[in-house]
Amino acid sequence: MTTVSIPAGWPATEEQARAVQDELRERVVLDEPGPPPGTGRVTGVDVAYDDERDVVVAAAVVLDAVTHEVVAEATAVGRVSFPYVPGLLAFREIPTVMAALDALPCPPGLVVCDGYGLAHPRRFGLASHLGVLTGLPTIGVAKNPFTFSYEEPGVRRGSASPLLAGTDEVGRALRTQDGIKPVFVSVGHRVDLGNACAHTLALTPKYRLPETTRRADSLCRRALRQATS
DNA sequence: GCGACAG
DNA sequence: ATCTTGTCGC
Repeated sequence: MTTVSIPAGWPATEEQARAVQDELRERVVLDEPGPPPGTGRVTGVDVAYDDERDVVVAAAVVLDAVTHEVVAEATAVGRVSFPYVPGLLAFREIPTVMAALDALPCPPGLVVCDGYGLAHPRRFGLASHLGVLTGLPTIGVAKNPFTFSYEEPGVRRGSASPLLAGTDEVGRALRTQDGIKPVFVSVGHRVDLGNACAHTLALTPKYRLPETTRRADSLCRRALRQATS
């Protein structure tokens, strides 16, 4: 497992972090469809924390988009680089997540993040930020609607409804299993919303959350226990 | 001013 | 995110 330190010039205050978001937001690419769903490779990234020891562990797991078999995986350990502030999550997770992605032996393909992309107070969530810094196509799949509103989608898997910031559709509430709480999909970088939802459905044949997220989540928890004990 | 608020 | 075992249900 590789170790990372907090990057030089990393924001130290909320004001600095918001300024970085406002600047990097200009570089997000929203007019590409992205890789075709159900083909190539998809990578899940996630992090686990030990706030007592100020440690964060990130995992990146590459899956075959068709079989969902694990093609490669990597982990990285770092220091917590920012407190948790709603809207500034990326500053807490990105350095370690990027180190895990760098440690992969193969290209990640589409990256699926735990959280938001466009669905963000300044339209620049974790998935957008990671996409801009890596150049990779990214999407965000979150478990909660954050501050946004939506109407309950149909009860069947595949049903969706707009995730709204006022009248702007910033993402979609997507039902990935019959009768189960939807997930909240938004675009990150170089993928359109229709494809982001199609990828999410392709990754949820059995469970509410994408296989990518599930695999990355269990790996980073395992790695945290190992790094901590 | 107060409360809500991805992980 | 994290604290946390068994248990109810398909």
